[in-house]
Amino acid sequence: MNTRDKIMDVALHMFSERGYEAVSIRDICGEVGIKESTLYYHFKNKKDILDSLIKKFTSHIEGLLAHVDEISEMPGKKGRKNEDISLQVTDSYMIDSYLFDPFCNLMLRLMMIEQFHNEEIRALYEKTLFTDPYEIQLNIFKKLGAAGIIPEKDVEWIVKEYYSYMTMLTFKYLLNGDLTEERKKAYYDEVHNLMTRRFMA
Amino acid sequence: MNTRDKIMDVALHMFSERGYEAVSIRDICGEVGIKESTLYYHFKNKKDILDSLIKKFTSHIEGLLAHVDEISEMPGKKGRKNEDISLQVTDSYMIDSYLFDPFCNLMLRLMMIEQFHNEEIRALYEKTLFTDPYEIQLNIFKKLGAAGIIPEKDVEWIVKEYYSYMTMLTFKYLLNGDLTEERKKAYYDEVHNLMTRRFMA
Amino acid sequence: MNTRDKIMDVALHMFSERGYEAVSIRDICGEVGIKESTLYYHFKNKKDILDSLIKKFTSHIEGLLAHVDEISEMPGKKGRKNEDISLQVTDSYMIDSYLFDPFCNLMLRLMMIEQFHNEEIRALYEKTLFTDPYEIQLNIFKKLGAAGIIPEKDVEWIVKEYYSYMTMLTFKYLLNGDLTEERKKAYYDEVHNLMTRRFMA
Amino acid sequence: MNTRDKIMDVALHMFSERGYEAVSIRDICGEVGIKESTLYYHFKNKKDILDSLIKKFTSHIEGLLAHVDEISEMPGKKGRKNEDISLQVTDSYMIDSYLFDPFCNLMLRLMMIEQFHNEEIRALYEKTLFTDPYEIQLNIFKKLGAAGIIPEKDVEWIVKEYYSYMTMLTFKYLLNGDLTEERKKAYYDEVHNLMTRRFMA
DNA sequence: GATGAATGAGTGTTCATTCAT
DNA sequence: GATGAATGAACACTCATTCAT
Repeated sequence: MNTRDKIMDVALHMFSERGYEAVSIRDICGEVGIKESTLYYHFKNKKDILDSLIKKFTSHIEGLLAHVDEISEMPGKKGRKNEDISLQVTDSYMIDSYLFDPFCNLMLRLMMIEQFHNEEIRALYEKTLFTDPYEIQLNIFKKLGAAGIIPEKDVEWIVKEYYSYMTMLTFKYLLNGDLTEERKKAYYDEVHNLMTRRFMA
Repeated sequence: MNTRDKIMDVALHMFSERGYEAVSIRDICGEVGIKESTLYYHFKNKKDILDSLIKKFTSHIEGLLAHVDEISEMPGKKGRKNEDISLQVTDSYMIDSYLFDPFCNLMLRLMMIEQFHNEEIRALYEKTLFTDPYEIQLNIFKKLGAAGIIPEKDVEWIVKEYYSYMTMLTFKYLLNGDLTEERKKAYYDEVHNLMTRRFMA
Repeated sequence: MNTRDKIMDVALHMFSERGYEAVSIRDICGEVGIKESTLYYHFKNKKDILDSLIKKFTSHIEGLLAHVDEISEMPGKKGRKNEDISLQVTDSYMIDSYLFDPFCNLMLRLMMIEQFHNEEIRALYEKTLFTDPYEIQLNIFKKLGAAGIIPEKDVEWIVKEYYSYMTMLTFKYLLNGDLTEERKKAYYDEVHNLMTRRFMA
Repeated sequence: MNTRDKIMDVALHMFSERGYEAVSIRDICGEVGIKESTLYYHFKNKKDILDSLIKKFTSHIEGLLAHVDEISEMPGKKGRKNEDISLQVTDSYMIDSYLFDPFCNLMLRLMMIEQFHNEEIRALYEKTLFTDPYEIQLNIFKKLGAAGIIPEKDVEWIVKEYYSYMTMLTFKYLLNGDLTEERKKAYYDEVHNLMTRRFMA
């Protein structure tokens, strides 16, 4: 990893734990192993580090959203089970590449901290944690409804229920304390639990 | 309001917006209208302000929990409708005196920010936002189950569903940006929506 | 002298020698014998020191101008010699209380340095070194003309000659290198020289 | 213009406006359009830029002085008017090639700023603004005296008067704020004014 | 000729805190 | 109860300079 990337990595870890303002340039440089003046060769100022992180995150998210669109547009193979699609998408999108992804998870924490006094971050926070996930899940369940796998009239509430549960779990297990393997497992178990009850029953 | 209370009030507003570390003694004193040296007559140091806020909050919460216990122990009057109890409790506990209460709401925001690097606060955060609410709701629905108002076997999932929904709404509307009247109304409407579907159908 | 005045005094000496930007807060504090943080109790920032110096200077100058007005309005006593008035005024105003005054002399040097990139200072510089002195001397010589001591038609050029000479001497002896006793004497001798030739011949 | 000359040009403009210390290598390189490290290919260090400027200036001045000597040694043609010589010399030396010359004018400003804390520069400043001009003019007027064009006994005071006037005008119009066309014209008009009165009357 | 990457020392300024009054 | 004056440590950031490429 080059110096610039190392700085961003260390900064994100620190920002997401203590907040942007509470982390000093000295803290970051000490951990990276460079002098403070060197950091200013790579970044215009402290804010520039944060901005670069946000830019990287939005690019990352755009990539994920594009990928999700792609998957969900694929014609379902015959005989596919209903939970198949949703699980697949949820797995790949929500969990592996997003909530469990170290970079994304830390960015969500950072946004959780900074959203209260930074409207730009707040908008991104609302989009990535509330708006986008709901949209994605609504799309999936609408298709399941159209395919006759679930009753069309139930779609609205099934989505709400599913979405609420996933959101609650995210805050409870993935955006609370360190992202330990225990918490990841607890999260995963509860998701599995929900799936089983909903679609296996 | 006396000076000490004014300091705590101003400090809470600032801490909950920008985080404990990012707020300076100068900031607080400037807003309160006293000199920095004066603050040290009322508080031992900066940390002491935060500690006092947490102490005040835990006392407040203890009072609420005691009150909730009291209400739920009350023998339900004959002829009462099922949703009556839950709505009443939810209203008084979750909403008016807790989530909508300015002091509590700001404390939750502060805890949301500080939990990532302060284990004591994290524990309190988990307790007040996840553990306690679940316990309370579980108690209520268990009683409804025992009373035959809802099927006992459904209690577990009804609680989970209800609790998830309330938790999601809390993060989406009450712990996101400023606590405006619009957001309070949006929250209330969605709660009402859920109630209607669940218990009126 | 209190701390604030000491800071201003030291700052002026340094600013007038090396220029505002080239003098550091550390330099000033080292000389005054205080910590840098203490300086910020007395001044908002570095610029505030400069502004305070300028304010003090303009007040000082206003006082001098008022005093000069007062003197020159006084009805000349009978039998007074022509050079009497001008010498007296020149002495008291231009020399003792202004050009030779340590504070004013250092301020002129500071203004000489800063005028090239600070329009506010440039205007003050032009006023105090060129405009005001000319006005004052014009007034004096007009009175001498009106009193028939010098030919009225010569007033314009006598003023110009006198004023040019004084201005040149100021830059040559008083705003060049250290203000040593030698340079003060050289200045004084040349002024005396001019007076003698002009009015004694 | 090659890079080295560009650096010197930019540096002079900046030094003469804000002073040597207040201008950074970054400032200069930014304006020239090179990286800071590149500057060190052309100059040993920051001081070296200043030294090179001073060297260039002293060479320039030596050339001018030699030229002035040459002109004034030329036997005056019969029938020449007295003001002819002085005007010609003043024009070519003092004005076009010196005071109005962009390089020289900026150097004078730089010297005006730096003289207070740099004895080498102070000596050069005194020489070029006070000593040399006086010598030159004294030579000219001496010749006019010897030629019987002006009374020999008046030479001393005519020189003093003329020299004072020119010096005052230089500081008032040419070393005060930007060297605009307005100020150049004002300077020129006043010089013409003096000439007319002195030698045309 | 020019640059990318680095650095130690220094810049102005803010920090939480103390203490005599 | 409150303040004026002070402080050492830390803050984000800029300085002139070096050196391998």
